[in-house]
Amino acid sequence: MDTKTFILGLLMSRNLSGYDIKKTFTMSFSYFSGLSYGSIYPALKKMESEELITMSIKVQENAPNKKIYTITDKGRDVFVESLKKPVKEDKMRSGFLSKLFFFSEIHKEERVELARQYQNVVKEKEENLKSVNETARRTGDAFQLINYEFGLRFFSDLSKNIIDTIEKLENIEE
Amino acid sequence: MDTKTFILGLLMSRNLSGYDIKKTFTMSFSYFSGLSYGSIYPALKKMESEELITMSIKVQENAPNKKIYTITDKGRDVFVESLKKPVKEDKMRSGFLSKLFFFSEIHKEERVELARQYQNVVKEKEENLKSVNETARRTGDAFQLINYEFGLRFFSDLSKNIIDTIEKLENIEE
DNA sequence: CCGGGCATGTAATCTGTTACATGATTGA
DNA sequence: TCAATCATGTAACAGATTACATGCCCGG
Repeated sequence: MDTKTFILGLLMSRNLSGYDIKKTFTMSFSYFSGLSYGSIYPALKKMESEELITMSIKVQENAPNKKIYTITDKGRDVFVESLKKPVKEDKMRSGFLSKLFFFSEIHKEERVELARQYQNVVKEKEENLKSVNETARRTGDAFQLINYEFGLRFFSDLSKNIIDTIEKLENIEE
Repeated sequence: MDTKTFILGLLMSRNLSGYDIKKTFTMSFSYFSGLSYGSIYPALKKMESEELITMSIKVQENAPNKKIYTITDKGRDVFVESLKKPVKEDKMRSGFLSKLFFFSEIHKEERVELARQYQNVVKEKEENLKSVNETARRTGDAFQLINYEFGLRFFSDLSKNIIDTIEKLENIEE
Protein backbone atom coordinates (compact mmCIF):
# COMPACT_ATOMS: atom_id res chain seq x y z
CA MET A 1 0.00 0.00 0.00
CA ASP A 2 1.38 3.39 -0.88
CA THR A 3 1.84 6.36 1.40
CA LYS A 4 -1.19 8.28 0.26
CA THR A 5 -3.55 5.35 0.69
CA PHE A 6 -2.18 4.61 4.12
CA ILE A 7 -2.68 8.19 5.26
CA LEU A 8 -6.20 8.24 3.84
CA GLY A 9 -6.90 5.08 5.82
CA LEU A 10 -5.89 6.74 9.04
CA LEU A 11 -8.03 9.76 8.24
CA MET A 12 -11.09 7.55 7.65
CA SER A 13 -11.78 7.39 11.36
CA ARG A 14 -10.00 10.42 12.80
CA ASN A 15 -8.78 13.88 11.89
CA LEU A 16 -5.04 14.06 12.25
CA SER A 17 -2.03 16.31 11.74
CA GLY A 18 1.16 15.25 10.01
CA TYR A 19 2.77 14.96 13.39
CA ASP A 20 -0.02 12.71 14.65
CA ILE A 21 0.34 10.53 11.58
CA LYS A 22 4.03 10.07 12.15
CA LYS A 23 3.38 9.07 15.76
CA THR A 24 0.77 6.57 14.69
CA PHE A 25 3.19 5.02 12.22
CA THR A 26 5.89 4.76 14.82
CA MET A 27 3.65 3.33 17.50
CA SER A 28 1.16 1.11 15.79
CA PHE A 29 2.61 -0.34 12.62
CA SER A 30 6.31 0.08 12.65
CA TYR A 31 6.47 -3.70 12.30
CA PHE A 32 4.92 -3.85 8.84
CA SER A 33 5.33 -0.34 7.50
CA GLY A 34 6.78 3.05 8.32
CA LEU A 35 7.18 6.62 7.12
CA SER A 36 9.19 9.74 7.90
CA TYR A 37 8.20 13.39 7.94
CA GLY A 38 9.96 13.89 4.65
CA SER A 39 7.30 11.83 2.94
CA ILE A 40 4.28 12.59 5.12
CA TYR A 41 4.19 16.37 4.83
CA PRO A 42 4.60 16.54 1.05
CA ALA A 43 2.00 13.79 0.66
CA LEU A 44 -0.51 15.76 2.74
CA LYS A 45 0.03 18.87 0.64
CA LYS A 46 -0.47 16.96 -2.56
CA MET A 47 -3.58 15.22 -1.29
CA GLU A 48 -5.04 18.55 -0.27
CA SER A 49 -4.52 19.89 -3.78
CA GLU A 50 -6.19 16.76 -5.14
CA GLU A 51 -9.16 17.41 -2.85
CA LEU A 52 -8.82 14.10 -1.07
CA ILE A 53 -8.44 15.91 2.23
CA THR A 54 -9.04 19.36 3.67
CA MET A 55 -6.99 21.29 6.18
CA SER A 56 -7.93 23.39 9.15
CA ILE A 57 -5.74 25.01 11.74
CA LYS A 58 -6.13 24.11 15.35
CA VAL A 59 -4.86 26.93 17.53
CA GLN A 60 -3.03 25.72 20.59
CA GLU A 61 -1.85 27.75 23.52
CA ASN A 62 0.98 25.79 24.98
CA ALA A 63 2.22 24.24 21.79
CA PRO A 64 2.63 25.22 18.13
CA ASN A 65 -0.54 25.35 16.07
CA LYS A 66 -1.55 22.19 14.31
CA LYS A 67 -2.73 21.57 10.80
CA ILE A 68 -5.56 19.12 11.16
CA TYR A 69 -6.48 17.17 8.06
CA THR A 70 -9.95 15.82 7.34
CA ILE A 71 -10.78 13.31 4.63
CA THR A 72 -13.32 14.36 1.98
CA ASP A 73 -16.03 12.19 0.41
CA LYS A 74 -13.86 11.93 -2.66
CA GLY A 75 -10.99 10.82 -0.45
CA ARG A 76 -13.15 8.14 1.13
CA ASP A 77 -14.11 6.80 -2.27
CA VAL A 78 -10.51 6.75 -3.44
CA PHE A 79 -9.43 4.96 -0.28
CA VAL A 80 -12.10 2.25 -0.39
CA GLU A 81 -11.41 1.60 -4.06
CA SER A 82 -7.68 1.18 -3.54
CA LEU A 83 -8.32 -1.02 -0.52
CA LYS A 84 -10.29 -3.39 -2.73
CA LYS A 85 -7.47 -3.68 -5.26
CA PRO A 86 -5.38 -6.87 -5.22
CA VAL A 87 -2.68 -7.04 -2.58
CA LYS A 88 0.85 -6.43 -3.75
CA GLU A 89 3.65 -8.80 -2.96
CA ASP A 90 5.34 -8.24 0.35
CA LYS A 91 8.60 -6.46 -0.19
CA MET A 92 11.08 -7.77 2.28
CA ARG A 93 14.78 -7.37 2.49
CA SER A 94 16.39 -9.36 5.21
CA GLY A 95 19.82 -8.17 6.18
CA PHE A 96 20.41 -11.32 8.19
CA LEU A 97 19.46 -13.78 5.46
CA SER A 98 21.67 -11.91 3.03
CA LYS A 99 24.57 -12.35 5.41
CA LEU A 100 23.75 -15.95 6.26
CA PHE A 101 24.04 -16.82 2.60
CA PHE A 102 27.74 -15.92 2.75
CA PHE A 103 28.59 -17.24 6.21
CA SER A 104 31.30 -19.48 4.85
CA GLU A 105 33.42 -16.34 4.55
CA ILE A 106 33.62 -15.65 8.29
CA HIS A 107 34.50 -17.54 11.44
CA LYS A 108 32.16 -19.60 13.54
CA GLU A 109 32.07 -17.21 16.50
CA GLU A 110 31.26 -14.33 14.19
CA ARG A 111 28.46 -16.30 12.56
CA VAL A 112 26.87 -17.20 15.88
CA GLU A 113 27.39 -13.67 17.13
CA LEU A 114 25.57 -12.19 14.13
CA ALA A 115 22.71 -14.64 14.49
CA ARG A 116 22.35 -13.81 18.18
CA GLN A 117 22.39 -10.16 17.36
CA TYR A 118 19.63 -10.69 14.83
CA GLN A 119 17.72 -12.59 17.48
CA ASN A 120 17.95 -9.55 19.76
CA VAL A 121 16.83 -7.17 17.04
CA VAL A 122 13.76 -9.31 16.45
CA LYS A 123 13.12 -9.68 20.18
CA GLU A 124 13.18 -5.91 20.57
CA LYS A 125 10.71 -5.45 17.76
CA GLU A 126 8.50 -8.10 19.29
CA GLU A 127 8.59 -6.52 22.71
CA ASN A 128 7.93 -3.14 21.21
CA LEU A 129 4.85 -4.55 19.52
CA LYS A 130 3.70 -6.21 22.73
CA SER A 131 4.05 -3.15 24.91
CA VAL A 132 2.84 -0.51 22.51
CA ASN A 133 -0.18 -2.30 21.24
CA GLU A 134 -1.50 -3.48 24.60
CA THR A 135 -3.27 -0.17 24.59
CA ALA A 136 -3.97 0.00 20.86
CA ARG A 137 -5.47 -3.44 21.28
CA ARG A 138 -8.21 -2.09 23.47
CA THR A 139 -8.83 0.90 21.26
CA GLY A 140 -8.57 -0.90 17.90
CA ASP A 141 -11.41 -2.67 16.12
CA ALA A 142 -11.74 -6.41 15.44
CA PHE A 143 -9.51 -6.25 12.37
CA GLN A 144 -6.80 -4.31 14.08
CA LEU A 145 -6.87 -6.98 16.76
CA ILE A 146 -6.47 -9.69 14.13
CA ASN A 147 -3.65 -7.66 12.65
CA TYR A 148 -2.03 -7.45 16.06
CA GLU A 149 -2.35 -11.17 16.65
CA PHE A 150 -0.90 -11.81 13.22
CA GLY A 151 2.11 -9.73 14.24
CA LEU A 152 2.57 -11.50 17.56
CA ARG A 153 2.51 -14.89 15.92
CA PHE A 154 4.77 -13.73 13.14
CA PHE A 155 7.45 -12.71 15.61
CA SER A 156 6.97 -15.80 17.71
CA ASP A 157 7.46 -18.03 14.66
CA LEU A 158 10.41 -15.98 13.48
CA SER A 159 12.09 -16.23 16.87
CA LYS A 160 11.78 -20.01 16.85
CA ASN A 161 13.18 -20.13 13.35
CA ILE A 162 16.15 -18.09 14.50
CA ILE A 163 16.72 -20.29 17.55
CA ASP A 164 16.92 -23.37 15.37
CA THR A 165 19.21 -21.54 12.97
CA ILE A 166 21.56 -20.60 15.80
CA GLU A 167 21.61 -24.22 16.91
CA LYS A 168 22.57 -25.33 13.41
CA LEU A 169 25.28 -22.70 13.26
CA GLU A 170 26.66 -23.94 16.58
CA ASN A 171 26.85 -27.48 15.25
CA ILE A 172 28.91 -26.57 12.22
CA GLU A 173 32.61 -26.61 12.95
CA GLU A 174 35.01 -24.23 11.26
CA MET B 1 22.83 -5.58 2.94
CA ASP B 2 23.34 -3.18 0.10
CA THR B 3 23.65 -3.99 -3.59
CA LYS B 4 27.40 -3.66 -3.80
CA THR B 5 28.06 -5.95 -0.86
CA PHE B 6 25.65 -8.53 -2.20
CA ILE B 7 27.32 -8.56 -5.60
CA LEU B 8 30.75 -8.81 -3.99
CA GLY B 9 29.49 -11.79 -2.05
CA LEU B 10 28.47 -13.56 -5.21
CA LEU B 11 31.85 -12.82 -6.77
CA MET B 12 33.67 -14.30 -3.78
CA SER B 13 33.23 -17.82 -5.15
CA ARG B 14 32.64 -17.32 -8.86
CA ASN B 15 33.32 -14.93 -11.70
CA LEU B 16 30.06 -13.62 -13.07
CA SER B 17 28.59 -11.21 -15.59
CA GLY B 18 25.82 -8.73 -14.82
CA TYR B 19 23.43 -11.03 -16.57
CA ASP B 20 24.51 -13.99 -14.45
CA ILE B 21 24.09 -11.92 -11.31
CA LYS B 22 20.55 -10.99 -12.25
CA LYS B 23 19.72 -14.65 -12.85
CA THR B 24 21.16 -15.64 -9.50
CA PHE B 25 19.07 -13.01 -7.77
CA THR B 26 15.92 -14.17 -9.49
CA MET B 27 16.51 -17.84 -8.87
CA SER B 28 18.14 -18.10 -5.50
CA PHE B 29 17.10 -15.25 -3.27
CA SER B 30 14.08 -13.59 -4.70
CA TYR B 31 12.41 -14.41 -1.41
CA PHE B 32 14.58 -12.19 0.75
CA SER B 33 16.13 -9.78 -1.71
CA GLY B 34 16.14 -8.80 -5.38
CA LEU B 35 17.67 -6.49 -7.95
CA SER B 36 17.07 -5.34 -11.51
CA TYR B 37 19.51 -4.63 -14.35
CA GLY B 38 19.05 -0.93 -13.75
CA SER B 39 20.90 -1.24 -10.47
CA ILE B 40 23.25 -4.13 -11.24
CA TYR B 41 25.07 -2.71 -14.27
CA PRO B 42 25.75 0.74 -12.80
CA ALA B 43 26.92 -0.90 -9.56
CA LEU B 44 29.38 -3.09 -11.46
CA LYS B 45 30.80 -0.08 -13.26
CA LYS B 46 31.24 1.81 -10.05
CA MET B 47 32.83 -1.11 -8.28
CA GLU B 48 35.27 -1.53 -11.12
CA SER B 49 36.31 2.12 -10.80
CA GLU B 50 36.76 1.56 -7.07
CA GLU B 51 39.01 -1.41 -7.82
CA LEU B 52 36.82 -3.84 -5.94
CA ILE B 53 36.41 -5.91 -9.09
CA THR B 54 38.04 -6.27 -12.50
CA MET B 55 36.44 -6.94 -15.85
CA SER B 56 37.41 -9.19 -18.71
CA ILE B 57 35.53 -9.97 -21.87
CA LYS B 58 34.52 -13.49 -22.67
CA VAL B 59 34.06 -13.91 -26.41
CA GLN B 60 31.15 -16.15 -27.30
CA GLU B 61 30.23 -17.50 -30.69
CA ASN B 62 26.53 -18.16 -30.51
CA ALA B 63 25.66 -15.42 -28.08
CA PRO B 64 26.71 -11.84 -27.34
CA ASN B 65 30.04 -11.39 -25.63
CA LYS B 66 30.02 -11.32 -21.88
CA LYS B 67 31.70 -9.01 -19.41
CA ILE B 68 32.98 -11.28 -16.71
CA TYR B 69 33.75 -9.65 -13.38
CA THR B 70 36.35 -10.91 -10.93
CA ILE B 71 36.69 -9.75 -7.34
CA THR B 72 40.02 -8.22 -6.28
CA ASP B 73 41.83 -8.72 -2.97
CA LYS B 74 40.64 -5.28 -1.95
CA GLY B 75 37.11 -6.34 -2.87
CA ARG B 76 37.42 -9.44 -0.71
CA ASP B 77 38.56 -7.38 2.25
CA VAL B 78 35.73 -4.91 1.82
CA PHE B 79 33.20 -7.71 1.57
CA VAL B 80 34.35 -9.63 4.64
CA GLU B 81 34.46 -6.43 6.69
CA SER B 82 30.93 -5.45 5.76
CA LEU B 83 29.73 -8.99 6.42
CA LYS B 84 30.98 -8.71 9.98
CA LYS B 85 29.11 -5.48 10.59
CA PRO B 86 25.94 -5.66 12.70
CA VAL B 87 22.83 -6.79 10.87
CA LYS B 88 20.40 -4.09 9.91
CA GLU B 89 16.75 -4.32 10.78
CA ASP B 90 14.63 -6.20 8.30
CA LYS B 91 12.74 -3.75 6.19
CA MET B 92 9.39 -5.22 5.41
CA ARG B 93 6.34 -3.66 3.96
CA SER B 94 3.35 -5.91 3.94
CA GLY B 95 0.62 -4.87 1.55
CA PHE B 96 -1.78 -7.31 3.13
CA LEU B 97 -1.26 -6.22 6.74
CA SER B 98 -1.68 -2.62 5.68
CA LYS B 99 -5.03 -3.50 4.17
CA LEU B 100 -6.10 -5.74 7.03
CA PHE B 101 -5.70 -2.81 9.37
CA PHE B 102 -8.54 -1.05 7.56
CA PHE B 103 -10.79 -4.01 6.84
CA SER B 104 -13.72 -2.43 8.63
CA GLU B 105 -14.12 -0.24 5.55
CA ILE B 106 -15.01 -3.08 3.17
CA HIS B 107 -17.46 -5.98 3.07
CA LYS B 108 -16.90 -9.42 4.45
CA GLU B 109 -16.62 -11.18 1.08
CA GLU B 110 -14.04 -8.64 -0.04
CA ARG B 111 -12.04 -9.13 3.13
CA VAL B 112 -11.97 -12.89 2.79
CA GLU B 113 -11.25 -12.58 -0.92
CA LEU B 114 -8.24 -10.36 -0.28
CA ALA B 115 -6.91 -12.70 2.39
CA ARG B 116 -7.28 -15.70 0.07
CA GLN B 117 -5.52 -13.82 -2.63
CA TYR B 118 -2.68 -13.04 -0.25
CA GLN B 119 -2.58 -16.72 0.64
CA ASN B 120 -2.09 -17.55 -3.04
CA VAL B 121 0.64 -14.99 -3.49
CA VAL B 122 2.53 -16.51 -0.57
CA LYS B 123 1.88 -20.03 -1.80
CA GLU B 124 3.35 -19.15 -5.18
CA LYS B 125 6.44 -17.71 -3.59
CA GLU B 126 6.78 -20.79 -1.43
CA GLU B 127 6.43 -23.14 -4.38
CA ASN B 128 8.89 -21.10 -6.34
CA LEU B 129 11.39 -21.46 -3.53
CA LYS B 130 10.76 -25.19 -3.27
CA SER B 131 11.19 -25.92 -6.96
CA VAL B 132 14.03 -23.56 -7.75
CA ASN B 133 16.24 -24.43 -4.85
CA GLU B 134 15.95 -28.20 -5.08
CA THR B 135 18.94 -27.85 -7.34
CA ALA B 136 20.61 -24.92 -5.59
CA ARG B 137 20.30 -27.03 -2.46
CA ARG B 138 22.69 -29.60 -3.86
CA THR B 139 25.09 -26.99 -5.17
CA GLY B 140 24.99 -24.64 -2.15
CA ASP B 141 27.16 -24.92 0.95
CA ALA B 142 26.03 -25.68 4.49
CA PHE B 143 25.01 -22.08 5.17
CA GLN B 144 23.05 -21.74 2.00
CA LEU B 145 21.23 -24.89 3.02
CA ILE B 146 20.43 -23.38 6.40
CA ASN B 147 19.28 -20.27 4.60
CA TYR B 148 17.05 -22.37 2.40
CA GLU B 149 15.55 -24.22 5.33
CA PHE B 150 14.95 -20.91 7.06
CA GLY B 151 13.00 -19.81 4.02
CA LEU B 152 10.92 -22.97 3.83
CA ARG B 153 9.96 -22.70 7.45
CA PHE B 154 9.29 -19.01 7.16
CA PHE B 155 6.74 -19.61 4.42
CA SER B 156 5.24 -22.59 6.16
CA ASP B 157 4.70 -20.52 9.33
CA LEU B 158 3.38 -17.59 7.35
CA SER B 159 0.88 -19.80 5.54
CA LYS B 160 -0.47 -21.15 8.82
CA ASN B 161 -0.75 -17.64 10.15
CA ILE B 162 -2.75 -16.66 7.08
CA ILE B 163 -5.03 -19.70 7.36
CA ASP B 164 -5.93 -18.75 10.92
CA THR B 165 -6.44 -15.17 9.87
CA ILE B 166 -8.85 -16.23 7.13
CA GLU B 167 -10.75 -18.31 9.64
CA LYS B 168 -11.07 -15.31 11.93
CA LEU B 169 -12.24 -13.16 9.06
CA GLU B 170 -14.87 -15.74 8.19
CA ASN B 171 -16.19 -15.70 11.73
CA ILE B 172 -16.73 -11.96 11.81
CA GLU B 173 -20.13 -10.97 10.48
CA GLU B 174 -20.70 -7.75 8.60
C1' DC C 1 20.06 26.63 31.06
C1' DC C 2 19.61 22.66 28.52
C1' DG C 3 17.47 18.67 26.57
C1' DG C 4 13.39 16.84 24.84
C1' DG C 5 8.91 17.07 23.01
C1' DC C 6 5.79 19.64 20.15
C1' DA C 7 5.12 20.98 15.26
C1' DT C 8 6.04 22.00 10.27
C1' DG C 9 8.64 21.91 6.47
C1' DT C 10 12.48 21.66 2.59
C1' DA C 11 16.67 20.24 -0.04
C1' DA C 12 19.94 17.04 -0.99
C1' DT C 13 20.60 12.59 -1.60
C1' DC C 14 20.04 7.78 -2.18
C1' DT C 15 18.35 3.65 -4.06
C1' DG C 16 15.89 1.40 -6.96
C1' DT C 17 12.42 0.35 -10.74
C1' DT C 18 10.52 0.78 -15.41
C1' DA C 19 10.80 1.43 -19.88
C1' DC C 20 13.39 1.81 -23.60
C1' DA C 21 17.26 0.86 -27.08
C1' DT C 22 20.05 -2.53 -29.48
C1' DG C 23 20.92 -6.79 -31.73
C1' DA C 24 22.07 -11.66 -32.47
C1' DT C 25 20.53 -16.60 -32.02
C1' DT C 26 17.47 -20.42 -31.39
C1' DG C 27 13.47 -23.28 -31.30
C1' DA C 28 8.49 -23.93 -32.19
C1' DT D 1 7.93 -15.86 -38.62
C1' DC D 2 7.52 -14.98 -33.99
C1' DA D 3 8.62 -15.24 -29.33
C1' DA D 4 12.09 -16.15 -26.10
C1' DT D 5 16.68 -16.07 -24.36
C1' DC D 6 21.11 -14.14 -24.39
C1' DA D 7 23.46 -9.76 -23.18
C1' DT D 8 24.46 -4.79 -22.00
C1' DG D 9 23.20 -0.49 -20.99
C1' DT D 10 20.79 4.34 -20.10
C1' DA D 11 17.27 7.87 -18.95
C1' DA D 12 13.36 9.03 -16.66
C1' DC D 13 11.00 8.52 -12.82
C1' DA D 14 9.42 7.11 -8.20
C1' DG D 15 9.75 6.77 -3.51
C1' DA D 16 11.76 7.49 0.50
C1' DT D 17 15.51 8.92 4.05
C1' DT D 18 18.53 12.19 6.15
C1' DA D 19 19.87 16.28 7.63
C1' DC D 20 18.83 20.65 8.26
C1' DA D 21 16.04 24.97 9.53
C1' DT D 22 12.82 27.16 12.69
C1' DG D 23 10.89 28.12 17.14
C1' DC D 24 8.17 27.69 21.33
C1' DC D 25 7.16 25.32 25.86
C1' DC D 26 8.17 22.60 29.85
C1' DG D 27 10.56 20.11 33.41
C1' DG D 28 14.68 19.10 35.88
